[in-house]
Amino acid sequence: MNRTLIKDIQGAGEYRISGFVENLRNKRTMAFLVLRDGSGRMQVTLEKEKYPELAAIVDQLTMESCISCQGQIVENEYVKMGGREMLPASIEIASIADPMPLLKDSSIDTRLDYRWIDLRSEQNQLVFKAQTCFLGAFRDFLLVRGFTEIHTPKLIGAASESGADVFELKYFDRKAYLSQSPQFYKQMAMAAGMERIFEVGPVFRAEKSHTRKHATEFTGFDLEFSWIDSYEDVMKIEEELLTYALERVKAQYGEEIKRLFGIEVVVPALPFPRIKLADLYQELETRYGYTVPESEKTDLTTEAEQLSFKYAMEEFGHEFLFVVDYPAEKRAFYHMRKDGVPQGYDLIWRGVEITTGAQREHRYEQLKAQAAEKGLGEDVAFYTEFFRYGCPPHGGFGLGVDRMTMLLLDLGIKETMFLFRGPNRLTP
RNA sequence: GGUCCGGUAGUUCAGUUGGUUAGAAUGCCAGCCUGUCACGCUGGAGGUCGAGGGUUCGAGCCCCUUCCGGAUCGCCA
Repeated sequence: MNRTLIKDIQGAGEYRISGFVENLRNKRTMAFLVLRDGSGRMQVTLEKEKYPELAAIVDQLTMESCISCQGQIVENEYVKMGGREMLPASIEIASIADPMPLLKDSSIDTRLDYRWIDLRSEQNQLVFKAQTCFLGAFRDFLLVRGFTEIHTPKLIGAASESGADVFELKYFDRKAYLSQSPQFYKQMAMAAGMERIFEVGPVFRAEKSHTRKHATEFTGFDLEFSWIDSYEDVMKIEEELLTYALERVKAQYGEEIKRLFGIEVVVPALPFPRIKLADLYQELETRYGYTVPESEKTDLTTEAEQLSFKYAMEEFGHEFLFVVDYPAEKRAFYHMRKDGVPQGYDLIWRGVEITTGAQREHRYEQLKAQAAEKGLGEDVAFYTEFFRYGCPPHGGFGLGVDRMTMLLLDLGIKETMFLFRGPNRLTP
């Protein structure tokens, strides 16, 4: 008999279900076990004296063992969990589990040591279902608009942007690096006439950051498209993309997210509010008395990010905020500048930066000059070559997928990632 | 990398002023238990107190070094 997912069981009848033993109440004459599969839970009830051969099997079971049970599903008001139970005719053991090394409230570090067990919880399963839905919506949105998905190399011969914070590794008899961003290659796709591309892939950062939002390896969502008039076009597609995806996530998992995480999924209104960096600091000062030295107003401090959420909610009733007009010295050399102002933005969601985007400098001479200004002549020579043989105006953004999911569910990055990688964590 | 806090049974934690044999809960093992549902009851096993050094008659507790973690800042997505 074929296995049925617990959520697909319709009324009474004979079924076969398979999963983990979530709970075991093995008494003298009765045994109750709770079987959990990816879709739900079912109590399996056994009268031991009536079925001694099944009782012998149940006596071997331990918590979290894997079994299949076949038998009648019956309605029974005694059962608090769902009002129904299975009366098994057969029980097969697939795998006996050792005692669990974890408690539900074990520390995150211990849970990461045994991540494959930790991930069994309903909450953790939902993290990845919600993220899949999010990214699936991204894909659907972009495919309809003529975007092509690409996969750029993660093994690279030269440090991609600054030379700092990349992982170096042995590549036969020379050095290679792990890519810290697909930036240069997605721009190469523009020079290749691909016009509209996106990528979902790993990103590596050799930064010893110990915060709830940093990892040394994470998943980046990157997008780049040609023939734009301004970075406004980039912001526009991003806000539409996020709104579309959040609509889908809310429709599909809004209820479950509220039940398991206590978080309301909010579909944002269009367009997202925008503010210049200098104006934002002004607002934070007049509204909340928050002030930093002039020299630090070239970028958002963590506290300013958090306050910017408060500001966006109070002023616009919005969780997102585009911050524009950063000073050139704080932005990458490849951002296009107009009157010296970088044509780019950061997107802050719930007080955390999730995106940097910009119109890129596509003019060869101008790009070379801006690279030289940052002292990046030879390092980026292979990249500036992309712009010598014709390249349309273009722009795009990069978004941290894990960070996005983290903000959606109000978690730390360690709980959001399938397997976290940080300065002190390389296993399992 | 900076600052603050922490590391004690498998796990989550308590441990007084430095003083005899380091406790609880949960998990585990054994026994009991006729419908449990966080089942219940009785008993038992389980500890190099993160590691190394120091002070002291005596250190889980005080000091130094180091590793690991948490919070936070910087850097970023």
